[in-house]
Amino acid sequence: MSDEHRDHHVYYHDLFHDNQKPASNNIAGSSAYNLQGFDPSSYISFTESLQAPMDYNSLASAFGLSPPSSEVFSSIESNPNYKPTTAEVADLGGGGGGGGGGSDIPVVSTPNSSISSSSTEIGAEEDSGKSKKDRLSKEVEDGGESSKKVGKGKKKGEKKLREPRFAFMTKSEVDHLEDGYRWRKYGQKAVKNSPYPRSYYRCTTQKCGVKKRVERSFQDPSVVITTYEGQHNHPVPATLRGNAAGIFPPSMFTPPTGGATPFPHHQDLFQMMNSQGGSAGSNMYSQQNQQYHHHHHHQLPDYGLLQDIIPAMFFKQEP
DNA sequence: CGCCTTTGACCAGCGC
DNA sequence: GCGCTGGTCAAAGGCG
Repeated sequence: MSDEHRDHHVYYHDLFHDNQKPASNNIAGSSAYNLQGFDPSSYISFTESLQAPMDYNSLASAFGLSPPSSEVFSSIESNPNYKPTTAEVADLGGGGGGGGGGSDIPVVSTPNSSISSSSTEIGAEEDSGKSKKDRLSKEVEDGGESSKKVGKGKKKGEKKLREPRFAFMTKSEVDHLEDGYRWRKYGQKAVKNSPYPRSYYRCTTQKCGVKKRVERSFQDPSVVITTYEGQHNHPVPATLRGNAAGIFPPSMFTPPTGGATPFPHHQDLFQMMNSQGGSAGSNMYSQQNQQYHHHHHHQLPDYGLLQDIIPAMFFKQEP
C-alpha cells in the first residue's frame, strides 16, 4: 500500500431519494448545473427532505470556493429513514440488496466540472436497476446500534435505521483516504459488477457510530468513492488533527502560511486541482512543503473537515 | 499488549 | 419461499 495521496479530485454530487421525484432529475439535465446555477427545485426538495435550516447559499458559496477546475460530485442520502437500494448499493453502497433506480441523482457540481461523464461513473451501473420503493416512517434516532448482532436475535420489531450519508468521489491511488479520524475496518465485500472490493470502516471512538464505506470505481479505477454515514459526536483525535485543508479550497480554511504543510498530499491535491483548469492562485502552497518526512499513514489527516463540515451542513441534526 | 486487518459466516431486505 | 446481494459480526492473525 502506498502512503501517498496523489491526484486527488473530488467529486460531489447530490443524491436524495425523493420518493416521487419526476424524471427531471436526470443527470444529463443537470450537467448544466453548477453551484450558482443549481436547480432551485432540487435544492428545495433536498433541503426539505433534510429538514436542515441551513441556507443553501452558504453551502453553495462554500463549494463555490473550490478551485475552478475541480470536479466535484457529492451524493447525500438525506432521508433519515432512507432505505438503500440495489442500484445505490452498487453506486454508493447501500444496505439490503434491494432494487433501485440509480438514475435519479441530482448533481451539484462546481463550475467547469464535467458532471455528466463523471456522474455516469457513479450511476453507471444500474444494470438491474429496478424501482426503489420507500417505506418506513420511524423516527430517526441515531445512536442506538450497539445491540445489533449478526447471529443474535435482535430487538423486537425494531428496524435498523440508517443515517443519512454523504458520498464523494476522489481521484486517488489510495483507497482509504485519511480524514483525521480513526477508523477500524470491519468488513470487506466484493461489489457486484466491479472487480474492486468495498471496504467498511467504523469510527473507533466509542459511542460514535459513524461508518464509512470505501470502494473504487469500476468505471474509473483511479476514482475512489467514499461514503460517510452519520456524524461524529466527538472532535477529531488530537493526535490526528492538524492540517485538515483536505479537499476543500484554501479559502475555506486557513492556509498553511508560515509553515510547510506536513502533508504534501494536500499540496498535490491543490496543484492538481489548480493545474487542471486552473488559473486560481496555484502556487500558494506548492512552494511550501517541498520536503517533509514521512509520517505514519495514520497521521495524515486529509479530509477531516469534510466530515465536520458536510454533515453539519447537510445532515439532519438531532434535536 | 493493544489496536488493527483479514476473512468466512451469518443476517436482513428485496426480487422473482 | 428461495436465492441474490449488501452489510455486519467476530475469531484469528498481524504489526508496532
